Amino acid sequence: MAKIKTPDQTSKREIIHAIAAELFREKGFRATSMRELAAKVGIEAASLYNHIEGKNELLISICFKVANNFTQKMNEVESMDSDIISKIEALIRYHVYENVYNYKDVYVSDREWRNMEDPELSKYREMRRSYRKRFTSIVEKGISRGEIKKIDANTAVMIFLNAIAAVDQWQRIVNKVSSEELENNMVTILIDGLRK
Amino acid sequence: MAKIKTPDQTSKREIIHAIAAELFREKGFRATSMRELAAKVGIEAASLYNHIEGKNELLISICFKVANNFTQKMNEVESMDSDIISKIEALIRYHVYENVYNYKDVYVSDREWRNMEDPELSKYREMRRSYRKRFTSIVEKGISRGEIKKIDANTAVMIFLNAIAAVDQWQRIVNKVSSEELENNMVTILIDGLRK
DNA sequence: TTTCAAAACTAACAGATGTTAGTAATTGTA
DNA sequence: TACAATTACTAACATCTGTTAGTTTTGAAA
Repeated sequence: MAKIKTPDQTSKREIIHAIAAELFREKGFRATSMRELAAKVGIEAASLYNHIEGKNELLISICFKVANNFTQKMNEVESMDSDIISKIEALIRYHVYENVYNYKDVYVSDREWRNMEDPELSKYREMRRSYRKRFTSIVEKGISRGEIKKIDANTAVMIFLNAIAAVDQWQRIVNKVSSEELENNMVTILIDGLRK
Repeated sequence: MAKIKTPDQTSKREIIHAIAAELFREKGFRATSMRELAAKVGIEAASLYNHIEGKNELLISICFKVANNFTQKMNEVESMDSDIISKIEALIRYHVYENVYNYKDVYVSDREWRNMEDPELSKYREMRRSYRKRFTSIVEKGISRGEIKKIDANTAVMIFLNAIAAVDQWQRIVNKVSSEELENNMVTILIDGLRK
C-alpha cells in the first residue's frame, strides 16, 4: 500500500481546521483567503483540497462543533437535580471555560456564522434559538420559584450570553487573572450584582 | 451656477451611508458589494463615486461616528458630580439608548471595525482602549470607595460592554418590552444581580 | 527495489470585486 | 433659453476569489 499517514497526533485535516479557526477569528471568514490559509499551513492553495471539501466546510465544521458542545451541556444542566441559581452558575462557568480553552472556535461560531448558507444556516439558527429558549425557561422557573428577581427573562439571558462572548478580551484578562478567578468574578457579578 | 442640491432633508451621501450601515450590519462589510449597495440606493455602482470616496470611507465614517459619541458621553459622565453607581447607571443607560435608536451604526462599529486599515484602525483601537480604561477607572474608584464589591474591574467592564452589545437581539426584545423597561432591566441585573 | 495511493505541485478557469475613464443626462440658475 | 455643475450611465480595468484539472513527488508496504 502506501502513505497510511503517520498521524503525529494530529492529521493535516485537523491542522487546517485549527489554522482556519485562527484566521477566521483574526480577520473574519470573508477576509480570509484560501491562499492565505494555505500559506500558513505551509502548502499551496490547491493542495488544501486534498484534505478538505472547501472553504464553507471549514466554517460549518467550526460552528456546529461549538453548537453541539453547548447543546450537550444544556442537556446535562437541565437534568441536574439542584436549585435554579446553581444551574445558571453551571452554565456561566461552562461558557467561561469554553471561551478560555476553546476561544478560537467559540469566537468564530459566535461572530461568523452568518456566512454559512442554507441548509446549515437555518439549522444553526434553530440551534441557537433553542439554546436561548431553554436558558430562558430556566430563568423563568427561577422567577416563579422566587429564587430570582422579577426581571425580564429574555433580557437576562441576552445579557448573560453576550457578557460571556467577549472572547478577544478574555485572553488579555486571563493572563492577569486565573481562569477560576475569572469564573468566580463572572458568577458574582452576574448573579449578585455589582452593588455592595 | 448650477445644481446647488436641494437637500430634501437628507443628501444622497447620507442616504448612501445609511444604506451601507444597513447592509454592513446584515451581511458584514466584506460580504457587501458596491454593486449591491448601489442597487439598493437605486443607481449604478460607478455613480456611488460621485458622492463618496470609496468603500473604506463608509466603514471609517460609521465607526468613528459611534466612537466619538461614546467618547463624548464618557466626558460628560466623568464630570458628573454624583456617586459611582449613578455614573455606571448613566453609562449603561446610554449604551442601551444608542443600541436601540442607533443600532445599525453601533452594530457595525462593534463587529466590523477590524476591516479598517491603518492609520484609522490604530486610531480606532486606541479610542476603544481608552474608553474601556476610563470605564474601568470608574469601577475601581467605586471599589475603593466601598460602593462596589471587590471584583476584578476589568472583568466587570468587559461584561458590561458586551452585555450591551447584543444589538441584533435587542430589536426583537424591544418589540416586546419598551425601551425604558429594557434600560431598567439592564440596570437592575447588572448592578443588583439576579438573586432575590 | 518496485508499487501505488496520498498529497504536493503548476496552471488555469470563471466569476466577483472595487474603482476609474469617458460620456450623456439632468437641473437649478443666469 | 443657454450655461455649467452635478450626477447618472456604460464600459472596462486589474486584481483577487474559490476551485478544478492534470501532473509530479513522496514514502510506507510489498
